[in-house]
Amino acid sequence: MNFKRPRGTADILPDDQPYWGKVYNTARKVAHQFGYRRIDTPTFEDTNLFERGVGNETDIVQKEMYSFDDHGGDMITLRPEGTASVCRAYIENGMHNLPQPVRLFYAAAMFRYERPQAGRVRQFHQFGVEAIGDPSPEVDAEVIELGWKYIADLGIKDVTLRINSLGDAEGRADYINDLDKYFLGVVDQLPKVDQDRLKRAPLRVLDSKARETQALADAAPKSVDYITGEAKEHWEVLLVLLDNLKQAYPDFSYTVDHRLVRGLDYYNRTVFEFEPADAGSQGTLIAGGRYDPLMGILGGQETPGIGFAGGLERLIMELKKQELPVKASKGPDVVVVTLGDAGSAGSTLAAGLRAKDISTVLAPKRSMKAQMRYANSQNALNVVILGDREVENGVASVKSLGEGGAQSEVTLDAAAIAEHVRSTGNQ
RNA sequence: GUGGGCGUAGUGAAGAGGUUAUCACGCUAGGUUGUGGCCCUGGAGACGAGGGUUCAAUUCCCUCCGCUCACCCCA
Repeated sequence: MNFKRPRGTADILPDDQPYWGKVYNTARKVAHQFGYRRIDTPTFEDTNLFERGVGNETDIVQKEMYSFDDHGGDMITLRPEGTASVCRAYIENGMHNLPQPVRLFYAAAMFRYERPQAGRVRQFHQFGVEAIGDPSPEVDAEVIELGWKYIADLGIKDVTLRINSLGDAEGRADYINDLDKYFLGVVDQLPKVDQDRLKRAPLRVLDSKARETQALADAAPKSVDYITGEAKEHWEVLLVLLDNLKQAYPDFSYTVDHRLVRGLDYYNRTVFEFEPADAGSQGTLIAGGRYDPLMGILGGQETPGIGFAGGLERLIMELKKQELPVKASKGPDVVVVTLGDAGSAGSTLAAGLRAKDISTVLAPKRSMKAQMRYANSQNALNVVILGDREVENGVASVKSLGEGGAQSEVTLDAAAIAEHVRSTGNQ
């Protein structure tokens, strides 16, 4: 019987960890720079949370959730996204009593039952931020800036930022109505996928991948022409704020894309997406938007919110594609090589070195040559050789594995050897 | 759910209807007595599964399974 990992999951092996360290560390650092504090929510939640929060009609809820009956008879779902959980936690923990807005971030695994392909797997990881409790466009600009800086700090180049406004519920009905009318007028020019889409979700025809549709979509009614009142003012201020970002970030740029829509039901007003220039078909690195209706939908007080989620697998794919350097993982400071009867002395010495905070690995009991090769393969900085000769004389031979390979004898004492290793800079 | 491509050691590749299935990297053992990297020699390790065609199938055909890319959808 051969076990295999479940479809759409990955083993993240040691050689890949430097990439993961980079996306996590950069996320933490940037989030902190913007005053966002970490939140961790459970990996699974009440199924209803996602049905209501994400939207019953969405594909995520319709066919992509990992749901199951737990032993107590409750319906449980592995989270397919992070925002609903964070909002649940906000409500449940009474965070509306904190100074607003509350700035939160998370980095965690998400689960969706989908056919895997490039840039899409069933267990994936997202870095997400949420700013809850402030309706003003300054917060929209801040979240977008955060996404921009995250990508910039990762070193990823040639990313385009697209934004759009979906407006509020009132104007949206009119807009969708007109949009529907428009596409119906040219329905015979639409490919079949988009004819079907038009029936299901007229908005989604806008971001169709079909070339024929794209030309038609460019000429379609634009949602920004339908937004009015506060939503309109919000949008106009946001554009000014974004323009002003260029003062701090000379490279900053964005394009208003009337075809940009988002798949989740809870978005309103601002939506945005970061995408690499040479995007594959599942290339979106970060996507987000404002979700003012969500808190109410989840049964809390009406509370505005905005956030984004970034796909870590996709970010890492881009790091690799652009051949950006990551820190190689370091080898141990010391590999202890033993000969003859010195085996147990080597084990004791290794423990002594670790106790002194010297990272130390015991070479496997083989020939000396094999042990030296092993030390080299581990990228060790030093080997400490313990043979009968050394034990007799109460010393250890400490050899640097660098270019020179300097070797000296040091008193057989963990503290003394630790000191020697430290002082020669080979730590 | 739909469609395309692909399944040969741990990894990446080569291969032919017919003796021991090839190569590289990796792993492992050696190459002077107690010293790594480079080099040399040896060793272990593979035809996804099941049917069919054939004297003979890892090779041809079918089914299944898996991987992969794309659609759908999305981070």
